[in-house]
Parts: sequence; structure tokens; C-alpha cells
Amino acid sequence: MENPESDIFTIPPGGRRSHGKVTLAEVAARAGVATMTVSRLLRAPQSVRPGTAERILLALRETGYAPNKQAGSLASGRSAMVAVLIPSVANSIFAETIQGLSDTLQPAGLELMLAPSGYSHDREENQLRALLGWAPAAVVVTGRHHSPGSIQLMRRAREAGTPVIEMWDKHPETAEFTQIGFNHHEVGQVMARHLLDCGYDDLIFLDSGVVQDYRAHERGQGFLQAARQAGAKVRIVTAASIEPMAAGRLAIQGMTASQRPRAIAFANDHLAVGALLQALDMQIELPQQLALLGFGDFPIASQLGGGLSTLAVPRQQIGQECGRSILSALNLPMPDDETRPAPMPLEPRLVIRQTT
Amino acid sequence: MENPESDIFTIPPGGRRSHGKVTLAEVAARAGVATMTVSRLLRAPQSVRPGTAERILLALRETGYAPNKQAGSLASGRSAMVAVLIPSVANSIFAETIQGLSDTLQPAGLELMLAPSGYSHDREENQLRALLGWAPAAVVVTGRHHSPGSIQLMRRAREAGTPVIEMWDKHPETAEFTQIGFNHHEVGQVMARHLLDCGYDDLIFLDSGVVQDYRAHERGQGFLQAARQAGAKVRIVTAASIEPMAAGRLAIQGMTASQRPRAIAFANDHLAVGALLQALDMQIELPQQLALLGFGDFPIASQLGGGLSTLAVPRQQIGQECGRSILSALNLPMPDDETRPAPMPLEPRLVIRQTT
DNA sequence: ATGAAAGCGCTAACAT
DNA sequence: ATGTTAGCGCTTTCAT
Repeated sequence: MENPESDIFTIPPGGRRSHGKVTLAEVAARAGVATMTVSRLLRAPQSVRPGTAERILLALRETGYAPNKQAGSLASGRSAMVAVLIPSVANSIFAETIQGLSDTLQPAGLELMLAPSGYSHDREENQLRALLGWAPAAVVVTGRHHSPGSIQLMRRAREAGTPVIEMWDKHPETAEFTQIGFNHHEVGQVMARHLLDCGYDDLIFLDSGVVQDYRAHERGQGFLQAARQAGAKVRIVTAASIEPMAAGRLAIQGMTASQRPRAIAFANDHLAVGALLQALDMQIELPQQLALLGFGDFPIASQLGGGLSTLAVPRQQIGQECGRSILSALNLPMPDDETRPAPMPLEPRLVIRQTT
Repeated sequence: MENPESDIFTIPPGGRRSHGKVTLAEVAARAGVATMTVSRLLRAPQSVRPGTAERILLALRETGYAPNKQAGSLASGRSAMVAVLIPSVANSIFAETIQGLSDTLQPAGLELMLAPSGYSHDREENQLRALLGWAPAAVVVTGRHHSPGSIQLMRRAREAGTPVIEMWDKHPETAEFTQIGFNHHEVGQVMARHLLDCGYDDLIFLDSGVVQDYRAHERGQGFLQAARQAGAKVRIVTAASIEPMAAGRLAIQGMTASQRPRAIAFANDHLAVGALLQALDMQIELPQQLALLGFGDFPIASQLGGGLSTLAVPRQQIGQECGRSILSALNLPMPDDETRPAPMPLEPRLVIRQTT
């Protein structure tokens, strides 16, 4: 390739800026039709006469044509990808949501672009700006709290006709975008009320050690409010370690029998599992001496001791609902509408096992 | 907008096919320069005179310009996104790898396109085909076994200059693409040898219930081979349930004391944790009556009982290494090269705790 | 049912 | 250092 001139005949049709891939034009030439006809066959097969279709199909197969989506998107102004912003992929909660989203979107040919924001609003804004440059078909962000810049970007996207969804939260009073999730403040209240109903009146909410996890904090606030309203003794403690199970253990370890509350609710099941294991190690009787209530219903919750009482959260379903919402906003066909006899409630469900 | 003619003056420069977004041309017009100058400023700022730069910067800010990446990619033939194919996002193993990959790629401005293949080769091929349509800057697939179609696609991509990486596996003898991971057969042997070294001579490998998880199967085969070579009694049992912890429990439950092996190795820690909990419930003494060896070193492994013996797998690091490999292949600057004093070994490490 | 022409918004290549 | 020209590969629009 040292002398480009000598390669003039090996350069594929399309000129020197071509990237060597099979294009519509080549397929069309081979089939003896115009590029438009090939394009049509690809997107609306019924508008091409069977005979023509056959020839094109053959050319398609012979060349191994693969459409260039950048070109398609540029020309049509649409792109078949959905931008998803989540705090962390590694967090199993979001991982399952993404799985649900992907499973729903895939059959419609929508690709997923993923950006973890690391729980940082700044990073989220940067990611959002970057992803919006791809003119995504839809945007899914996590939670309802964002930087002013992010909100402006989301507004603009929506005004340009792009569905924008806030997932994993719900606050209809102030909602500006479609929200698919539940109200964390209320869930915190539910957690407190359950413990109160069980007769515990000295409570702790062990909050996540991730400072920017405002959804956990909101559950804590709801918990605090409901407990106070009922006149119970209550306080919020923040997890001491980043590693949640270790943090859960530490929380129990740090309590002498005398200053131990009657019940502890947790920002998530990982914390609760740590606490449960520590309580077991310390031979604290559950729930007689100490009640534990988790959040999430992770697989391990049902396996430990007599089972951890917790809130089952529809992680995957939230993703599926986001997917459905997008497909419907985009007027795309839903996969298997029968899977959804009635709109499923996305609220967490109390799962009472042996620790409350 | 009913009468397009009357809106002729409100249509932004660019004609009726424009999508209403700010374009380079508008910014250029506003700054009184050619579009190329703006484009240059955006990608190689030092090649623009400071005075000019200032004017352009102002126009950029005033218009709130956001580049259209489809157009950029189409023109340049490059796209700043990396296609990643994994069996399942929900699997925490891969979730952490993705996190590592994303963390490494993000600073270089590379976006992630994610597609879960559900452990199916067919689905993988379809996803691969779809993602390749985006002309990704690099492709990362999971494992070294793929459909013939997938392999052909991967070859073509590589020939077109796109780095292709197979992660989570390593088999230098037959490797056709860059592999970042470890050899599962060998790891299975390591697991068997450890148990043999501990003096156990009646072994079981509890394999994953996911039939297409060939990496787990390979560990099983390695295990079998090493154990047989040593003359030990050994067999492979396949997990009965999809839910791994329940499957682990079931495995132990199904064994009466007489037919119980001396040691069990597991395809993953979830299975092992289930077995461990069941053994604890049944008051089986560990490791005296029964030794357990997991795989993965998931967070829960260190928390249960005296701690599960297992293999620590560098999940996140595999992602990071993939990221580095891509950046280097693309001649992009590495973030913080000091983070990597010496190339880290990606091999799983035995973590001996109380169950072997 | 099919085709021709004209872009989509950007960047490579080649001036100047 | 900056501008001009000519596409990238596709789809929209308008003819036929």
C-alpha cells in the first residue's frame, strides 16, 4: 500500500475515503437495482416485488453486507440505541435492572449504551452530554436528582422528541420526566411501621456508607419520620465501612447489649446480612433480642439462618417497565404483550421471614 | 408547522431535513470562520490561533453546540465506542468486569455498548452483527468459544483494524484473538490439587446448572483430570436448580452420610455458599467431615462460618486489562500508568479459609 | 414498484 | 493557521 496510485484498482468502489466495507451501493450494483430498492427491502420488504427481492437477497448474502448504522442514523436522524446512566454496574441491583431493560429492548433491535456515573452528579452530566451526541432513541437515567446541567440536557432531549426516563425513583408531585420506580421515603415509612407493628419501639436505620446514595438516605428519612410519629425511639447510623457486609458486622459488634436497639432496619440486604451473621456469631437471639429488616431481598437473604426479613424489590421488572415505556413511546411493537396481564406494581413488598 | 412554506424562516440553516440541533456550520458562521476551523479547535486546539479560538469558544458556548457523533464517525470511519458482549449483566462476575472496563475506557472518551448474549452462541452472533454496524473502536467478547459466524465477524473486524478481545479465557495454543483472562482447565486442576494436597481423595465437582457455561465445565474437566491422575475417586455432578444457592443446598441435602464425598469443589461461590449453609444446618463438621472449595471469592465467602475456602478471581481487573489493551491498541493515552507497576497476573488465587 | 437527486453533519485531503 | 472541496453510506423526497 506504499504507492496508492498503483492500488487504484483494488480500492473498492467508493473512493479513497472508503473504509473497505460492503456498502448498499455495491449490493445494489450486484443486484442491478438502485440503492433505494435495497434500502427498502431491508426496512419494508413488502414494498419490493418478490422477483426483485430475490435478486437483492442473493446479492446481500453474497456480499455479506452489514449496514452502517452511523450512516443510517445520520440520514434518518434516528438512532436505534438507548442511553442508560446508572450509578454503578457492579451493584447487583442495577445489574438486574439493566438485564431487564436489555431483554425488553433487544427484540426491538434497540442497542444499549451504558455509562456508570459512580454516584457522581458531575460525572453523570458529562456522560449524559457524551451519550446525547449519539442522538439516542431514548435516555434512561437513575433517580430524580441531577445537576442543573443534566436536567437541562434531559429537557432538551425530551423537547427533541427523545423519551427520557428516570428510573428507580418516584415522586409524582415534582416529576418532570417519566418516572419508573417507587418512592423511597414511603418505603422507609413502611419499614418503620412494620417494625413498630411487631412491637419494637427502639429503632435504628443503618444507612449506606455511600454518601451520594440519596435513595438510601430518603428511606432513612422516611423511616425516621414514621418512627418518630409513632413516638418510638429512633436514630440513623451510617455504615462505617465501604464493604457492606463488613459494615453490617461492625454495626452489631459496636453495640453492647445495653445500648442495643430492639430493631435495626438496613439500607440494603448486604448490610443486613453482615449484621445477621454477626448476631448469629454473638449468639444474639433473633428476633427476640434483636430484630433485623433488610432491603432488596437478595438471593442470600432467604438462605441465612431462618431467613432475613426484608423488602423484595422488583429490580429486573423496573428495567422491563422502562423498556416497555420506551417501546411504547417510540411506537414499537411490544414483545409478548401477554406477559403483562396487568401493570405490575413496582413497589417493594415486605417479605417477613425470621428476623422480625 | 402545518404549512412548511410559512415556516421557511424559522427552519434553522441546514434545510428541511435538518433535525433542529446546532451544527458546526452554525457555530462557524457565528464565529466567522470555516467549519473546519471549529472542527480543529474541538480536536486539536493547539492548531488554532488563540484569538480565533476565543471567538469560536464563545460561539460554541452561546449556541450550546453538541457534536453529532454519527456524523463524526461516518466521516472519519472511527467511532468512539467499544462493543462488549457478555453472557449476562446480572451475573456479578461480569458486572464487575464491565465496571473495570468502563472505568478504564471512560477517561479516554470511549463509550460502552453492551449486549448480553444470555449464554447463547446464536444470540451472541446476532448481537455481534448488530454492534459491528456501529463500527466500534474495539470489540470485547466473552470467552473463546463462538459460533462460526461470530468468528468470521470477529476476523473481519480485526482485519478492518478493530482490536478484538476475548476476555475471561486463555488458551494461547489456539488463540486467534487477544485473550485476557485465564485458563479454566488449569484452574480446575489447581482446585483438585489443592484438595488432594489437603489429603482428600474422594472428590466431587459441582458444576453450574447453566448448560452453556463452558468455562465452568472446563474447570470441571480440569478438576476431573487432575484428580484421576492422582488416583483419587472423583466425579462431576451438575447443579439441579437454576438458583445457585438453592442448588448448593440441594446437593448436600441429597447426600447421605455414607455416600458423601470427602470434598466438594464448586463451579462458583454461590453454589458453595448454599452447600456451606446446608452443611452448617446439618451440623456437618467442616472441613473434618466435608471440605468445600468455592470459586470466585464473592464478598459473602469471607463472611460465612469461618470463611469459605475459594479461588479469588480478578473480576474487575480483567475489565481493566481489557481497557488498557484497547487503549494501547488504539494508541490512546493510558490513565495513570503508575497504577500498573507490573502487569498483574490474571490467574485466580487460592484463598484458604476454614472449609478445606 | 422503482429510481434519481439531494442532503444528514461531519472530517480527510489538499490547497493557500 | 485557515479555507475549500469532496465525500463517508445511508435515507428522505420527489419523480416516474
